[in-house]
Amino acid sequence: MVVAAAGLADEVRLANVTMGLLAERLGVRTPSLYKHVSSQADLNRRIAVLALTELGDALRDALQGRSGRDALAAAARTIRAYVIAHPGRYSATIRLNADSPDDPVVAAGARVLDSLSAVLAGYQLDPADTVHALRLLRSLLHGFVVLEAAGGFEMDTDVDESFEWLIGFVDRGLTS
Amino acid sequence: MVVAAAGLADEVRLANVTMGLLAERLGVRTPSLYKHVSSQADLNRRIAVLALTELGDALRDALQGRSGRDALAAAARTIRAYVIAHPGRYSATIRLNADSPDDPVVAAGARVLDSLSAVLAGYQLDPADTVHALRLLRSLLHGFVVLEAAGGFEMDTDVDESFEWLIGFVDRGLTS
DNA sequence: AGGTATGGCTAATGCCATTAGCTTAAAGCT
DNA sequence: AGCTTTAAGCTAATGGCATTAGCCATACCT
Repeated sequence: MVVAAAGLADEVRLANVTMGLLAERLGVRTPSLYKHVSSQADLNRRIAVLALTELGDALRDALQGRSGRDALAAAARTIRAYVIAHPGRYSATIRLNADSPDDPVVAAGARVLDSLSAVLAGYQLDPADTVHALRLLRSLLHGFVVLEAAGGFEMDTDVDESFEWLIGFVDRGLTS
Repeated sequence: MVVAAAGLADEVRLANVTMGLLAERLGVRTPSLYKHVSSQADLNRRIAVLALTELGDALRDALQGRSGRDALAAAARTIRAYVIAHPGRYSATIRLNADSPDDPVVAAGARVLDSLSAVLAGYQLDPADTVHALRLLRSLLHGFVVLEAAGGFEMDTDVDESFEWLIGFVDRGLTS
């Protein structure tokens, strides 16, 4: 069911995933959904866990046997491709407040972050800078894909080209 | 009224700005609001215009007489400070679909982008790379402030420090 | 057979955005 | 001054959506 909801979110935007619409998609009456999730917020959380898990898996696969710039490029492209393919799923991962420390989102999110850390391990960074670099990577990738998904890049310069340029920029910065 | 709505958004998060709550804040009945805005989407758009205008003004002020790294740092800090001070206003600027080309959001957004362009003008960039660099800056700053506002930086390394490190990173990359 | 989940259903509640139509007071015109 | 228009408020009503309560069947375990 979470998969159905996630698919629906990818199709119609997360904000338009209404309990009624999801129920219809599943051939079921709306209140029946509450036998599976406790609320819409809960549903969102589950979609987020699914998304972070899938993204984490994709990153692991993409980073197999790569390091340095190759790894950076692979990770960046993987994330961007995932968000383009699954915008609704990715949206669900934004604005999550994991109050409980054993929330599955925390674990799934940590796996994604671990992959980014692995990318950084391929560079000779001052250990004191690792967290900064991680935040740089996160911010940059998140910002880019979010802006792209929102249609924020209006100018007619090719967005793919910008993305590749950006990868090169970060690689050079981390190398020097 | 838009100012009241914006203030409310900063206090209770944009998602919780309901027409009823805003009406109560203004000492008025809910339907009366529709004499001033045509819908909640319209209200959001107006908050966004306010935010982008204020941010554009702040950027202009901050960039007076600065160039190069100074300008970059000033712009970055200005944006971050604005979002921290006005998270609700900033939220309103996300997910805007300006269907009409003469929408005020377009103009207000363009002013902000112009300031970022002005920052880049302080570096000797290959003209072909300017748009890429602009997108880098936007993505990075937007991503950072959004993640910070969402409480996304969990590790105990100081976030201010990361932000300054990030400014240095970009400056070095644009300089070299 | 008897008991317990599991998952579905109908009916009802309440919040929220939005619309229609009425009213009043200020503003402006003659 | 008198008339009109407009701005801004109000009540009442509608419809969408999330959520809860309480009922029923089926499958499974013993």
